[in-house]
Amino acid sequence: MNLLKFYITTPIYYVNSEPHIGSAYTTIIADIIARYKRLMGYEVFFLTGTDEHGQKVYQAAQQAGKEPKEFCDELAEKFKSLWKELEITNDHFVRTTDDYHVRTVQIFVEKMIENGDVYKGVYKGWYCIPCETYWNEDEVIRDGSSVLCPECKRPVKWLEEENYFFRLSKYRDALLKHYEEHPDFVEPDFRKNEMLKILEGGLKDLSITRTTFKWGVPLPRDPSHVIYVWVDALINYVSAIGYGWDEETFKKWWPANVHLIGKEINRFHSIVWPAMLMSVGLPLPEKVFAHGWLTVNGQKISKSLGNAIDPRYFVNKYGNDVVRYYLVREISFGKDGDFSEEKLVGRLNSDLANDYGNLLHRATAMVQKYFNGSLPRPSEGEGIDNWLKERYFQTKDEYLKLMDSYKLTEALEKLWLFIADVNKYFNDTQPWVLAKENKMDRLGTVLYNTLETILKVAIMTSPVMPDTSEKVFGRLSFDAKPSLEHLEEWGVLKPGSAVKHGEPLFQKVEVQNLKKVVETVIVEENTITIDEFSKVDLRVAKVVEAERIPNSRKLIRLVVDLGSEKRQIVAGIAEHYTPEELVGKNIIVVANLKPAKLMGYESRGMLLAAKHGETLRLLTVDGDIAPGAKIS
RNA sequence: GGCGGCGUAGCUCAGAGGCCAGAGCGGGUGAUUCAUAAUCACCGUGUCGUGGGUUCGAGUCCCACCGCCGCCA
Repeated sequence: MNLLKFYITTPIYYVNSEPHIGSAYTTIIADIIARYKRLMGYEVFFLTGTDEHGQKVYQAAQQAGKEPKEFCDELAEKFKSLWKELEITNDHFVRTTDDYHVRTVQIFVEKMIENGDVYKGVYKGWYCIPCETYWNEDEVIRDGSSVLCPECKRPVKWLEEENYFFRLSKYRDALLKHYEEHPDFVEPDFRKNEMLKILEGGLKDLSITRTTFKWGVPLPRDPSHVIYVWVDALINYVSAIGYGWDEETFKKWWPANVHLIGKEINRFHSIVWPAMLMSVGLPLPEKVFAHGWLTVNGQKISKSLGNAIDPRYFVNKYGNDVVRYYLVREISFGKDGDFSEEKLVGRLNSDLANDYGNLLHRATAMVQKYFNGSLPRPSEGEGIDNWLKERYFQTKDEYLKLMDSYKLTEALEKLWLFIADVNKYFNDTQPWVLAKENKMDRLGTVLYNTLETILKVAIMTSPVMPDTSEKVFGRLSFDAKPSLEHLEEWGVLKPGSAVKHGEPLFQKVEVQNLKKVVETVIVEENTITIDEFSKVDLRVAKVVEAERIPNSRKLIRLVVDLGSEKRQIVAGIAEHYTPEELVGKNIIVVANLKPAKLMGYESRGMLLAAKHGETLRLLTVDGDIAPGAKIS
């Protein structure tokens, strides 16, 4: 195994919705770790991608009126382009619909079967037909004698389906042993403890195929079965690096050094995936790191809200580096945290603009003024210079140690304590007084030392703020590829090289100007956006036929003209309107409502009516307009 | 319901039996003027969630309770 290789992964993101700040967070953190390892001299493979199979994706595609593959192509593109905008340096982007992945999944699962870890059994559980979702006994809602779907609240059906099962239970002891021998296998430790509890409680075998839908990887020996999305998805970590199709590359990178994940998928990564690897005889990843969740301005990221908060909003406004710095610095890595624009601006103003940016600014200004923009040569140092150097080497050691153990927040904290010390050094040596007294030699030494420390800071922060570090390197005419060696030695900057004084690195933002913005970002839970509203396709429809549905007290079957087509709609208005009254009326219907069956009649749409007590009146338009006219 | 975690300064959090309980941010005062009104120094008695208990001594250990959260069922 090449000791200097580093393989890091993010989860592959499920494409039933667009990327939000949560997926961006995971990916940015992974990018920071990847960049850090490259800086340390590792050869890095950084993998991310999309998870595209499964019934939910299929449904989402249907709702969007698209073929699943076409739908996935579009969403995968959205993820790719967001990562590009965020300057994510992933080495590959895996999609579970990629051919090599599909083949690898089949090879992997076949191997599990060959090794005797899969058997045919009967899956028993509740199934919600409209939602196409399976629910466990503990998930369904019991309302008297009826059993309801927790999502749509409609009755669920008891289902017994023949499936293939993975003998997960068989690996309990081996997993426990692995946890014991590798105490850092799962981090943070409280997440590990949760996993240990599950293991100690015993494992149930896992159903790994489905027969109720087709959008997935078929099981080669029994193609009526499609492989369960989670099994399919987890295999991306080996398919992307060649398992089953490029053994050499695969051997180079596997096992992964870290799977970076969100806490909600810990069980799959820390129990199911390791067991699958054991089953096919592969070594386990070195570490699974489960980070926490973000709230945004104190609110949970729900699907609707999450989409409202596009990470691009903040990046466009403040720049990548500021957002990245904020995420690492403010949200203690591993725990839950809140993404608040106000706090981001606080960090930008105080840490970045005042402490860091201004330090560079004041130092380069003096080199410009007193040394004509040419870096002075330092001479023999004094006590305070040695103190500065000592503080630097101490900080560097702490920083490396913390970064190596994924304590990103603390690493930055230490770095900023050091920046405060550099400011103190600058203050205490009073270079402006030295200039007045014409002590140019001493002045040169102070400025050199200050800029040398800024270079170190720029190198150490380059994984987090790559663009800013590039700017600093430019100002200091440092054109080497930054590396660990540049951190280990003092005196990297070459006297005589050009020092450029320019615009401040970071522009401060007034907090007063922020209020409005924060308000626009917060979406009240009981309000909807214009986008959400526009999803509802409201149309004017002319009723062309109407009749009562036999044996129903309330229902009337209508045929309405929508301009481009005629449709059947079933409505519960028989107690308020007679069929004769209805024919010829221009009514308002929801044209893109999911079709439903009422008393055996399909209804493709819903008409709108106002109801008050016992009175019900249909909505109609003021005056005449063509059937099918869109309402907005 | 079971197991676990958390509750400490206005905010974010650190501290895990023992001198006056800490840091950063915000706020205040002073110094300074090279710099983006920036930097540096100084300034915090806060029921350490509540009530009991153990101990010479408890944010720090034990028990109960309240509130929030996580995992599992």
